[in-house]
Amino acid sequence: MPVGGTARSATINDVAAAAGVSRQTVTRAMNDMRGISADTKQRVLSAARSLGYRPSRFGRGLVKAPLNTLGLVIDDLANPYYPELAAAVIGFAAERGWNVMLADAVHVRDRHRLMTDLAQQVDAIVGYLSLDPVDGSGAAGGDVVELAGLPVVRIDHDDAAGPPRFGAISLDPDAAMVAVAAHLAAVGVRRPVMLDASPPGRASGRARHVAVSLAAHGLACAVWPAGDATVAAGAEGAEDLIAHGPPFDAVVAFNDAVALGVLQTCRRHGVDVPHDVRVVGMDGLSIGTYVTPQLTTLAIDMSEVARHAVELAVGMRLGELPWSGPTVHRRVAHRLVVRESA
Amino acid sequence: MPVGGTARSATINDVAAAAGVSRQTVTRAMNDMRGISADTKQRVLSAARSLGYRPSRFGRGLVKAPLNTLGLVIDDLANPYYPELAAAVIGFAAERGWNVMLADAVHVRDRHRLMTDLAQQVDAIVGYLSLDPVDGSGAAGGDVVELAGLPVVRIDHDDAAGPPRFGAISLDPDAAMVAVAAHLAAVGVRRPVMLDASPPGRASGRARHVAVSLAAHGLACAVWPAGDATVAAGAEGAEDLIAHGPPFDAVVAFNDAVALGVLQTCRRHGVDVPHDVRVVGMDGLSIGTYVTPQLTTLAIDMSEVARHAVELAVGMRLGELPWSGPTVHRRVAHRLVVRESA
DNA sequence: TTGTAAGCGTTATCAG
DNA sequence: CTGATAACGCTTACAA
Repeated sequence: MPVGGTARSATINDVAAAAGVSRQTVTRAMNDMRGISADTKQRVLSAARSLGYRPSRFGRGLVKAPLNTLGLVIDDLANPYYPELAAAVIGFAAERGWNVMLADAVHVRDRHRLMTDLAQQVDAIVGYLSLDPVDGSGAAGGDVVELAGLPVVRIDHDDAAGPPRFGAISLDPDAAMVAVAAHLAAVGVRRPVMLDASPPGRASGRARHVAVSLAAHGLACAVWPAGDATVAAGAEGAEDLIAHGPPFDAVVAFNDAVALGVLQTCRRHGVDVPHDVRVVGMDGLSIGTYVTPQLTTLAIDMSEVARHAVELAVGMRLGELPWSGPTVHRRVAHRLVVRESA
Repeated sequence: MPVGGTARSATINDVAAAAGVSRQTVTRAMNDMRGISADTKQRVLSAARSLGYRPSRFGRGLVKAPLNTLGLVIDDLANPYYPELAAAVIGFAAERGWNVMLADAVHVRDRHRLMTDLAQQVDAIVGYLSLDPVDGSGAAGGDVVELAGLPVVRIDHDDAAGPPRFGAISLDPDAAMVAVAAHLAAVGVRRPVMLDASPPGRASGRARHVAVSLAAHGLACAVWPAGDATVAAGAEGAEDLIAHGPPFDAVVAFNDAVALGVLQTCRRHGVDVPHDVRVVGMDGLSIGTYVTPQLTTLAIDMSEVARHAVELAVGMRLGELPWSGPTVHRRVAHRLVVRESA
């Protein structure tokens, strides 16, 4: 067990020299290959050990079929949405013999650099991408090549932004929105509020969808801003809503995390859910079944999302799928899951 | 955007040939280096693009200072404990410019292979290790070298198993156990039960600790088995406990996930927590603050754990720290966090 | 059983 | 501005 600060780590040559054999013999010993005497093998192995030698993955990768690595970009592992996604992605990737390198963009100052770094280490990138892959016209600036040549699959692509120029999974809440609006109307909700995770004044697409669906039932839906899509923001947003907002008898939250925050605040204020206020989340996270009352939500099938994402990324990498176009654009629909909170 | 199944992906040589220049010129174009005319650069870049060329990370890694990668081994991302750990590890790793490759062992049949694969892709391994790193005496079988030469830091090392032969973080619940026993005794608990995550008949170390601490207050603590350390197992275990177990007025759960399951079951049976039954978890996960009642727990400072783990792994890799011994054995203590459930 | 030679894809160095 | 040459660490032929 080497201790000192060895400037350069030992190479196969060092081991060969130390053991008085050729590099080839070292390879044979290290990889349990045949064609080497037990004696030499021991000598080599012990030389390797005392030198702290480890085969370089780069040297090896250059020669052998490389193990594929998938880069998964997410926004914040502390948001329960992403672990569920990551777990599913890792599972499907493992099925195909791919490893997963996880990049959490939450506290990253230089997101551009994060992507560039990741792009150099992986064979395909999947996840919540804010950066666009470089376009075909590399002409203009001396802009980094970054994602060029890398299969990219964007999860939660916004169809309103036009067709994706890469692989994409679109999440489609429309049908579920219609269903939840009908549900809320049916149970007698009169003054619904959308607690949106967005800067004040700029309603998210989700918020607009909710408002439209509710309008179809003659319900006007106020949109109230919460800082971001976290439990804490949801709790604060609900506090603010109670203090300064319009009266309401239902809250449709931007996502389950925000809804959890709403539940916390309601409890703190003695507001009974669902009797006084109905609460609906979005995502369908398992955490929603752990709380009281259990969270009614617009659920997305995370396993389905992950399956598509891995399938596309791997297919693109293997040259079996094009790198853009309708073939690599999948859609996963939300569905209303009525539990206790609404 | 290449579509067809290119058998072999383009190399720098292909691009050089296609553009009618030398490899060096290709390098200059790809890396935005100076010493190349704008004209040539464009020609090279467009050749690269049309060939779908991407520099090999292996060829590059062989030559440049490699980006370091940390392997993080966890048991199940669906268990809320691990995302919190992973988030913290990724954060600290990022601070030092390390990437993190995440290996979830949950549904892996061949765990040995998982480790071997991972070991070949990373520069250090951290996490929940069930496999022992190969010992110094590589003598015996033709056993794989696997972890040999790799810095390894085991999280949650069981001190009872003797001093670790690698880096280790020991989690030390002793003081918190004493505190929780005192707390339960003080609030009048008479018949506590430990809901253990272990096969029937084999109590975990945690269970024994709990029993001993409680005994100091004259309280006999039954140990009841739950399948594993998940919410579902906790819920089922509690069902079973209610149906077939001894009467009880407090449940100390193996961890927060199990405790969440207990809370679910209590609610389902109309058992009031904490009035009828006190519930205590272990881990201090943030999810414990989202539920009703908020979970009293023996919390571990995950950030502290992650900080130590990354610090040790990086230090060992850099040769600044030994690969075993007391220097690389850290201890993090639990502390009792009294919230609402007990 | 062992060693020699060649090549994997990239970049640094040094000439031109 | 451009290109030849060497080197990085490893493995797969093939030869001894």
